[in-house]
Amino acid sequence: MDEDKTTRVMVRNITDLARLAGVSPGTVSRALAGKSLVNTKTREKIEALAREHGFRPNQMASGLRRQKTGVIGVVIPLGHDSRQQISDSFFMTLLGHLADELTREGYDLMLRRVVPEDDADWLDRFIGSGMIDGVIVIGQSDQFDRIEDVADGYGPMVVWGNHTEGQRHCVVGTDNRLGGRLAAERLIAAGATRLAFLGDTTAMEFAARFAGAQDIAARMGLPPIITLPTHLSPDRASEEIAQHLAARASQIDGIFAATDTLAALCLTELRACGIAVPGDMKLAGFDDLPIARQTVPPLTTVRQDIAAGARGLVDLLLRRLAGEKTESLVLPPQLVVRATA
Amino acid sequence: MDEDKTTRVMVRNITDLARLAGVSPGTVSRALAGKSLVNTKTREKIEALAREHGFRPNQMASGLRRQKTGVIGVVIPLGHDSRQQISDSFFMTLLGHLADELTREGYDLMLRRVVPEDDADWLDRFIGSGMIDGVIVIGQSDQFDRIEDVADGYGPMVVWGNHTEGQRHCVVGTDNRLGGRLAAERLIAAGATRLAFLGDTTAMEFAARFAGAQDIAARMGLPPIITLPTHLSPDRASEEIAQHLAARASQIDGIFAATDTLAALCLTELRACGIAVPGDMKLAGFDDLPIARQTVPPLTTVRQDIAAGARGLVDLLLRRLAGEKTESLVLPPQLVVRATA
DNA sequence: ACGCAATTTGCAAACGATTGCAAGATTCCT
DNA sequence: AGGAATCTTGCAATCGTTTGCAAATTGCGT
Repeated sequence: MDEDKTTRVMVRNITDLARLAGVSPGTVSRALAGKSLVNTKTREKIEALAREHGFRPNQMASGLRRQKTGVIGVVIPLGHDSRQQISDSFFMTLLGHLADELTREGYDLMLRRVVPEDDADWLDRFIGSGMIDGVIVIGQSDQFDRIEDVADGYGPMVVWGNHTEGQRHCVVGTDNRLGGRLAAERLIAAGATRLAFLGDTTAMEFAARFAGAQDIAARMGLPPIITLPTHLSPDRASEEIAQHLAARASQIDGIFAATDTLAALCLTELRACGIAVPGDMKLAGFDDLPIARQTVPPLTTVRQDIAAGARGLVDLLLRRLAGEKTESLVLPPQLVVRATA
Repeated sequence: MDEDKTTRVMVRNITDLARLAGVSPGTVSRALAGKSLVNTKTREKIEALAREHGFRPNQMASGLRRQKTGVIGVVIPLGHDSRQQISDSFFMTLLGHLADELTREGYDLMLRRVVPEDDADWLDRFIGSGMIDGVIVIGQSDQFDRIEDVADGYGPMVVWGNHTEGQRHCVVGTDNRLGGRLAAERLIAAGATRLAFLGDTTAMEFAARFAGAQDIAARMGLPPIITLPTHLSPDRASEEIAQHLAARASQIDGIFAATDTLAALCLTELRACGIAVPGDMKLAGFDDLPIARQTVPPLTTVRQDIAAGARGLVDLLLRRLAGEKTESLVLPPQLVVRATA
């Protein structure tokens, strides 16, 4: 009955709880925040009451007063190639790791997908919303310039993407160019001499991978690598790959795919065309997603360390939140030789 | 110069802007909110100033005052099998679609992964934070009871998962039991008579799929389906599958995998054992993820309509936010016959 | 020119938590 | 016991926006 009476009272805010505990709101606030200024006994009493009534301080109010929200924004700009990009395995895995890392550091994660062409100031909007303490941008897409602009006036931002000499925003990413070199070297070592790059080279990361491969082709005195542009969504890509193969398969004996996902699709199409891998055609991918182990034959690829990437992003962001000025972080790719090259 | 002078002023809040515009904060608020109560000319002037200074009202403050945040929480409870579940293709694809749908409805998405066993009141914490207007729970994991408890006192919650007769929380999900029936029927039609279920049946969805398959086996007078429990993370699963096959392969001629991901791994292991699919062993998966088309041979599976699921989740949640009491939504699965059964 | 209705605006009190400052209560030392 | 030093607490302002109410302005008809 006594419990009944107390439980019946609705505790909506710190003031209600203060009344119950017979103290002032300020004391409750301090107690719940675990500050040392409050007497152990009162603190315990307050904590007990809070638990009993399932009360938790309102984060919005707290955020407003403290001018920090405990939330990090994660934004994925979708290029022209909007669709599917977010369900792309790579980004999703990265997102998963980010969620882990941020949680571990006590932050929440607010996810936003944006289509920059429909919404020019997507980045300022997010930052200016007052809802987030900092922002992680996943993928530069074709928004390099806008990101640069914002970086000048806003500190707590870190971007996953490609590092370009002299850029002003803090970026974390794999050394794509080096990765491209590794892939090309492997294809050539496996016997290929006429290479093609499968993927859309207008995306910065992909362009760098292509450039790396081209470095090697040139150094080896091989003919320039031809490009076979595709979209990223599986349905369109399959079709486009089939067309590319129909038109070009006879002119090449090695394919460097921008992504494992593309490589896997390509493998399927090659099989459909009756082209043997690695016999008639060498193939290399990029990312080392789980699927790379499961294709038949398993895929030779270039690994990106996604977990390290996520850790880097969060670590740099926290340092920037603390006011530090941080350099970009470029991670080394690693060649993983399996059976396709 | 005149522009210089104005641009130099930092506009941090609605009051600053009001001063610039020569009106009161209230008017600025109304103007920016697009209310009809404010004169068209003043509104335009205010909007112009806001644009010029890149000012946006603080969402925290607005949320506090209006008692709604415009944010929907999406929480993924990770079972004992913590790892990897979030990068599971299925959940990630669902998450992508959710992000789309919520954005379209003008909501932001706050993502939280939780490990219920480390943190008993994960759900109340999220709800009580004051940061979200409603919550979508992705997967019941082993938290059915806790979710039921919460559902009694909190309206705006919708859960992705399995529907159980008489449950009190609003759920959206595929009819797993029916899906299980479809898969078993197909395996049997393809010639299998001694079936196994690959996956952890303590997860509710999986248990229902298993039960469905068992329905059919019983009806057909076949021996009971044996279960081959596994974890979900690819590394552990591979190993476990290999062990299962070593021990049991000779006793069975058909496998119903709880997930396409597991089916694909299983296919790889079968190949390693030299067991022909579908010759010596029929195989069916569940989900119809992109990978199902890319395995060799391509996978027979049961499709879940993920996009429809996401739409359902958001639609029901919005209705509940509006105060409606909604029923659960059970989506029909669809058999997709490819080459493994 | 006057009165009444319809528009626009301003005022000030919320929303719920935090925190500098000062007052009140304890402790401790002599 | 007296007084200084240390702990605890309460007070009240503050974060930035929204909104009910009332005041001020405008428009309109006569």
